[in-house]
Amino acid sequence: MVSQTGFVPNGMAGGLRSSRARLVAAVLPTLTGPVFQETVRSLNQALDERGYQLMIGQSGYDASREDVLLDAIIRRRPDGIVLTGIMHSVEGRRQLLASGIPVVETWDLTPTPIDMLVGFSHERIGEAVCHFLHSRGYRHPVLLSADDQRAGRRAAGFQRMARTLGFGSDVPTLLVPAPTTLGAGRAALAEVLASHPQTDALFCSSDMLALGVLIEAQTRGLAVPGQLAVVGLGDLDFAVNLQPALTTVRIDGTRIGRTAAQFIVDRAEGRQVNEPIVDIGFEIITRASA
Amino acid sequence: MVSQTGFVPNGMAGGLRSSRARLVAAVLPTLTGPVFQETVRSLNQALDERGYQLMIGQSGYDASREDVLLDAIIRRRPDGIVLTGIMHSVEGRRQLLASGIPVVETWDLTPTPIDMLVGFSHERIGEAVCHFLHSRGYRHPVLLSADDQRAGRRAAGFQRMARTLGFGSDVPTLLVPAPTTLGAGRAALAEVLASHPQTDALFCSSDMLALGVLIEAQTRGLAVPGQLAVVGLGDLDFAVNLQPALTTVRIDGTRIGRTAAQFIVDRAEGRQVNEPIVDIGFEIITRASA
DNA sequence: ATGAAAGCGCTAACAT
DNA sequence: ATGTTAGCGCTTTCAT
Repeated sequence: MVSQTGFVPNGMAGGLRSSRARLVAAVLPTLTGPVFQETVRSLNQALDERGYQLMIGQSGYDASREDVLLDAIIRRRPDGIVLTGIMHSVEGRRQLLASGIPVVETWDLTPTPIDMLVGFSHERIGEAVCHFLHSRGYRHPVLLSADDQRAGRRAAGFQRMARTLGFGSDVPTLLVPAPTTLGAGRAALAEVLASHPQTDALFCSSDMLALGVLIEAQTRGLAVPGQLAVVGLGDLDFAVNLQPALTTVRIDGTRIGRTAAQFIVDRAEGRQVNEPIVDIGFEIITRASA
Repeated sequence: MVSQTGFVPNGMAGGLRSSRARLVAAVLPTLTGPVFQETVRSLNQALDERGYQLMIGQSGYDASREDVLLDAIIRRRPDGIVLTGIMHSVEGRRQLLASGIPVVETWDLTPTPIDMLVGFSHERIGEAVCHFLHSRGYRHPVLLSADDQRAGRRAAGFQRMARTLGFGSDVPTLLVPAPTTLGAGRAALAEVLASHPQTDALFCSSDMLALGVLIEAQTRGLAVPGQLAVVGLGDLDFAVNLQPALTTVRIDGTRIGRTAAQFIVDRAEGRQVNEPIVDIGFEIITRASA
């Protein structure tokens, strides 16, 4: 009869004894920026439904801080660790492997995952968007690429497809600092128009960036897609409601979060994960802007 | 000689023994929506710098689920709990009080906080925005209000000031479901124009909603602020970059997070918090849209 | 079935 | 200064 007396059991004691913390850690590059929100939300929800809690850590862009963060996480002996992006640091991989904690890398693909993986190919997104723009008749695309590794690989995929399809020369690329913002999109379009006036299509690293481009285009009286086609990335909830509606690359962030939660809970509860590497793919959502 | 052997101490054991989890829990109404992002980011950063980690819980809009969440949080014996919004549930208050864990309520004011408080007055925001619009000569404002309590109090403050200033009648109010979205803003403007064609100013519950209004206005060829003034809330990073730049209510989310972290760490480390109730105020940022 | 006892891995108090 | 020990509050195991 432990009820009504206000007694709440001590989870640390229970976790220590049973070595089941009922806690999952997620490592995000940044808490700002809406890109991973859907993933975090669905991860949190799926874990919550199963009685686990989510702890978040922000890795930032500094690799040395990442090791400190990993240490703090491993200390708590979570039942699993979800990484957004793949772990590149050798020391980080070693720590994670040595800890024996189930790890899910997400939002990317690699032939050498630490443990489990739920992602998609950034190269193939770049290729697909390039092919899409080419098939629509655009011949002078420019890339607005965030300065992170995944965006870089999308840009590389785009370039490769551009060569295959016989575009005249290399596709001009403008790097914007991650996390991308609406303001950066506006500034970037201004710069592109100045340096590459014949540009007829823009592939933006994020929907937010694309929104900035749309606003700058509108301000300048530039018709979209008539004079400039715009493609975003993410299919955030606002994309469909922009004017013109934004053509973008849809990534099922909800599925990433849900699957990662499932994998970790399965492992935590002693079940084997049969297919621990999942490519969830992507989809180009064709709307009015390109 | 514990180094290089890959040894990582068990934080649960340490936490159990020392009753210092070095963990802080934050309760958010929703992880989607950019409104609390700045607060969470700065909270996480400030805690991180002091060696604490952040655990997040999503309360959603269901009060019964909130009690379950609180239970799960209290189990872990965090060093502090940060609530976004004030705790209304009597049972929740009881649980929190009984746990003895330092609590910081945020983003609101109340004469009866559970423990500590870092917020601002929603009523006064409503009053201030109403006064601002009136002083600029607008006489037919409409409120686009989210259907949550804080937005409701802003709306009430606006109404009260409208009566004081002698507006003709009650200010029409359109309720949109929280969390607010760009699409909801577009739809809401359409509805307002149909039902209240003489409207000359709109106070939106969030910058995202305001952005939707701006886009719908642009689509309809409605001049902002010439034919319709628009005021947002939040001063999110994109507000200054909109076309026209958005007049909005700035709330220093960073300061809220930082202060809450400071309060909790002070308490956790045995220091007394001298002024545990802080009104951080707000500021109307006048730009082009109103 | 029910109850008693051991012990998870630390930290803090105590004894040298 | 250094080493030793007790015990945080549970869960699990073992004995009844």
